[in-house]
Amino acid sequence: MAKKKSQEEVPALAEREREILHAVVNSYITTAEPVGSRTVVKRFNIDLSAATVRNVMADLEELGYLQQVHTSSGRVPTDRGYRYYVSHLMHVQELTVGERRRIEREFSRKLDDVDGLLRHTSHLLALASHQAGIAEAPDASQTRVQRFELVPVGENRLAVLMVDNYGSVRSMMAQMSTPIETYQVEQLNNFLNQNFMGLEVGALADSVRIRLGEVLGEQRDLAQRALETLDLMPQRRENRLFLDGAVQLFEQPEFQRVEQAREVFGLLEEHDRLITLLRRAVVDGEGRTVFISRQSDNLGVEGICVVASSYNVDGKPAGLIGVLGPQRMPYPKLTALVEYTAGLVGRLLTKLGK
Amino acid sequence: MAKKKSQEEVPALAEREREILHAVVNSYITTAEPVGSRTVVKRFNIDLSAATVRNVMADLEELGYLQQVHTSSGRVPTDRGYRYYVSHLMHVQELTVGERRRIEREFSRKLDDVDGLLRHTSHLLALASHQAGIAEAPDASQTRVQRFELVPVGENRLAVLMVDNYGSVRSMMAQMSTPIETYQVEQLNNFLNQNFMGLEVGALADSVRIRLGEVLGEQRDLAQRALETLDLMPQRRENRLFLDGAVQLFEQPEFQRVEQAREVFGLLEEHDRLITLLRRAVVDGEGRTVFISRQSDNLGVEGICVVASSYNVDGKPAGLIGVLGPQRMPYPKLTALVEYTAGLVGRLLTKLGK
DNA sequence: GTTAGCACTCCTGTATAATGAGTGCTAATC
DNA sequence: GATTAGCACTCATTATACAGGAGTGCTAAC
Repeated sequence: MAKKKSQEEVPALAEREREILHAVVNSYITTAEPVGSRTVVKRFNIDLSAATVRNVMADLEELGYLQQVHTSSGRVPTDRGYRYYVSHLMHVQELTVGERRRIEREFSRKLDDVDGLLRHTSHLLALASHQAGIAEAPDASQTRVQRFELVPVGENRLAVLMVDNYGSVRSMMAQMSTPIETYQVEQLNNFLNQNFMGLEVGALADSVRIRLGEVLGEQRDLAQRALETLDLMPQRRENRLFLDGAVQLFEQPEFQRVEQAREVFGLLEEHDRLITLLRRAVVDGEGRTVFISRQSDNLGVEGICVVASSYNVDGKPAGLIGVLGPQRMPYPKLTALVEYTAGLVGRLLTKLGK
Repeated sequence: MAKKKSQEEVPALAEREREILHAVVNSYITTAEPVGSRTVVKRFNIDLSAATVRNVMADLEELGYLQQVHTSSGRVPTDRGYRYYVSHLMHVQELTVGERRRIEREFSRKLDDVDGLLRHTSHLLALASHQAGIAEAPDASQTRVQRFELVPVGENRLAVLMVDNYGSVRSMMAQMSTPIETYQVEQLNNFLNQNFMGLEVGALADSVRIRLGEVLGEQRDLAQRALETLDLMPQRRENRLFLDGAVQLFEQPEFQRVEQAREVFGLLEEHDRLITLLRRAVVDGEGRTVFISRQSDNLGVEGICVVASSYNVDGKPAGLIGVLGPQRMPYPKLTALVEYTAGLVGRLLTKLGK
């Protein structure tokens, strides 16, 4: 509600306009029905006549905040209307003590491994929001190498395992052109652990390239393979993204049209695109909880929106969690939910990462 | 077409009835429209009048193979009709040489790791069938322990890694009540590898229980944890099921109803139920490619069907692959596709598993 | 500047009729 | 006796018309 200067070049809205825009968005968010002037005065006991409200709404339409689905229907927020609402009008609705307690309790038994924690996070977000819940694994730049293990498998294949500081495992197979001697494997294994333990996973590829000269002499083949392998290692996390509760989206009226549902599920299947979307959402804002709905940003899928927040590990942003649903979402509640959960996840992960 | 005795107590159908049932199912499978008598004589140039066909169709309805969606509509196969079609009428439509080549080529570069192979399998099945593609990881009974690695993480947590004979990794965290000494870890690690290498993963839990007495003396806590951990290990495979192409189901007319789509996607989200379904499908049949559509077997989701086949590793059935879609599927083609792919996957996995 | 009033728009729902695909039945035909 | 042509009938689908209602824009009065 504070009258802060907006960062976009937005024509300043009069208090009454703001109030009515607020009412329209609120109403639409709960009912999913176009809202008319009468509804506004009744449901939000505004001390004006319907006719006046009509005039204001006509102004808001001209300014691009509202939109009529057809002449003589009620109005619906536009993209821009939503953005204004989220950044200038809505009050984040703090979670109640009970809700916080419940969330914390839900997390209390999930302290073991990162994947479980994140899987659980997405599940919880989905459950609490009735939207699709998303949780991303900590970024490679916030993850360190704990240990390498090389395990020969079969004739001439080598399983390369890497445990990170959270205890998560990345693994991949390296196909060798010739069988490998045990002593060679041990030597390389030691080399890797001595040189790269504690190193940021994201920086691994470059570091390997630099230090590899040291073993290149005798064991050209092995070293070469190792290089190729470790280059790819950072992306070899089994599950980079955890997703839950997508089915719930079918309940939302905006996804009753099969076409729309199809697009959304198509997006949810492609984790790479989904990550891009999340990232874009957070880059957009000040780093904390943000949301996205600019048409151009939706990667081709219209009518969806993401409420996301980055969680911090050791004080630095390490990954994203959030929910995805229709543009018409209960932002005040969801924002609080996502932020609070992000805080919690951050603390837990910080603890897990030593 | 062979007149083999059916295993169910099916009233024997006369040749003409069989022919017409065949035509009806075929037509319905391609058009998704109820098929009338005229359509049958026209599209399948049967040398009978529409009226005669009508009579036969009425008989087939009475016998429970066909069904009218309403009086005076065309007929649609029933559950039973589909089953009869699949087991007695359809001719498996062999893949063309070109199709086989393409599939083999698709697999030629994916020889490294099991997960990649299976992921690719589900992708390929989805692509070729226009349905959802499914691939299950090799069963624990067909998988052997290759190596254990224990990696301390943080203060008092222990990452337990297990590489199997395919090079796949299972991992989990064990939370210790007190910090662990390095020598203890090494000792346990050696113990595990010396005793359990080569053991069937499925039999791990029992074996561990028996031999654990040997180290129980000094290191009660560690041993106890190990037991609990290894008990769970077989199920700790990151991805037990690979799924792809579910979005394509939206194209099928039977999933235009959001209710139906919702149910299917609900099922696809729950991998456990999905595995049950696949298993049931294969238990139903003679072990090779089978399909399922008995209403009672669908786990509550009506109108879906699975074409699945188990792949063999070292001659023994090790896992399932298949496609899931509406009952109205091009079985002759899909059966061939799934069987051929299963054969291929089996050979590749046999090679991978040493 | 605000509001009451009114004509107008357009979605929604219901009723009615026309269309057409497909059936079941009967009588004629092979 | 099996097959078929013919015909009346059923029922989903589509089009059309019409009434009702929510909501608007505009104007004139407050």
